[in-house]
Amino acid sequence: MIRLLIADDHPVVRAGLRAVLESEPDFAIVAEAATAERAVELAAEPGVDVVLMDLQFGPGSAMNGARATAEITARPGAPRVLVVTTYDSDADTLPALEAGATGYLLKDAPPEELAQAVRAAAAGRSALAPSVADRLLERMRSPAAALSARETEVLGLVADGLTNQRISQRLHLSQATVKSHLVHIYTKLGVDSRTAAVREARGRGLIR
Amino acid sequence: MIRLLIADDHPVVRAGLRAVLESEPDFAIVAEAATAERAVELAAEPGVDVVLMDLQFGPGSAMNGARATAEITARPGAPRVLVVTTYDSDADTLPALEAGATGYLLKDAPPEELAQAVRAAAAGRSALAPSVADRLLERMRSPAAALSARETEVLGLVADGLTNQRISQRLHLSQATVKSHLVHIYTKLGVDSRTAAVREARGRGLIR
DNA sequence: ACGGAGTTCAACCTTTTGATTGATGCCGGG
DNA sequence: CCCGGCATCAATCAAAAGGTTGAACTCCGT
Repeated sequence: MIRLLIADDHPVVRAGLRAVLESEPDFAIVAEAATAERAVELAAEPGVDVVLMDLQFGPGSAMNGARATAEITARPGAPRVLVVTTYDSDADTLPALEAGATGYLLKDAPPEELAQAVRAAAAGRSALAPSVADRLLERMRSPAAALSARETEVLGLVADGLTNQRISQRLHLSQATVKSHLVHIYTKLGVDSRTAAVREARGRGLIR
Repeated sequence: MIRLLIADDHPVVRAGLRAVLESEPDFAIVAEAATAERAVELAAEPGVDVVLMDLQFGPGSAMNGARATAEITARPGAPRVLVVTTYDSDADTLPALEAGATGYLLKDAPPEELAQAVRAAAAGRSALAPSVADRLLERMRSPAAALSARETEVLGLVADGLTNQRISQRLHLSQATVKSHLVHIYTKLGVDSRTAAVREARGRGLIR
């Protein structure tokens, strides 16, 4: 019997996961959490094998699913954490996996796939949605798609609508440096303007 | 007895709505649809009082929820359509309401609120989520926040990273006209650059 | 220790964008 | 019927952004 904790802020999604997974004879939902903080609390108690963790917990929440995942998996004897989220983007998946998630699934997956992923997680095997696995492999092959931390920071401010001058002031740089970063960003993303760079980075999930 | 049709591409969400609403004694879920096309078909048959309609049907779908809503409500004796979506934005809500939706709800609403909205819709009364209703009233008070159709079109291409020249070619305009539209957009949104305009419009839900 | 990548900056030039002013025609409400 | 908003375009100027070249520094791994 695999004991499950469902962590999601949407009541409808919690009910849906419960309904889908309760029909499996070897699953038992032992707890539900509507906030990330509550999920961390409940995961600390014994009697939980797998945590189904959402990443987005509404704008009013201080802790997100990735943080909660890190806190849960940091403890000895912790349950496995399976991230189940709506939309996939690199900006979400990589932090979640680095935080110690055993798997990553999309909510639009068919019920059988969910159940199989839970069993894999309970057995300690990793379970990744096909689209996520594809992009991880793609990432391995072409390292060109990765922006440096500084470049991501600059691009984030560009996405907020700041001019190069404002960005240079905000980061205590010269405009020349900001331009230099942008040129590198453009070549890496294969675009030639700031708005196109923002769009491309959004599409690839490099920024949110 | 209120007979319901659930239209959503996510199996988990369908199961969740079913679980939440089936517990109400006066509700009966008579059908489910995983695509917008199927929802239109099923809504045409008699025996459906209220359609719970999602707006996003995945990238592989030709018809979205707003189109489906329009087709359903266009027929005589059509059931009421209640839009139930994940995130709310003006770019989604207004087309949906214009298409004839009786109400607009968010999936993170508590179950009782969902049930009450369904009863309101069945009785012909409109049911709007508080945040949606707030913004509709806000819209009435300050008409400054509304972009014209052409302006929205231009801004959409700006958000796609196109230059003014490319936009003018795409829309068969002169660059002067594109600039003119942008100036109007900037004043309406209170910004002074294209990237800031895109960000602001995204935040207000004027574009997706 | 060497090379590569990242970060920082400079100078110069071209293109794009934004700001301003002004003009025309269309359409719908008071 | 006239006014205002919308859409269209022109011309001009200043500012911002983009492209190029070159260079110095740090850090990291081989």
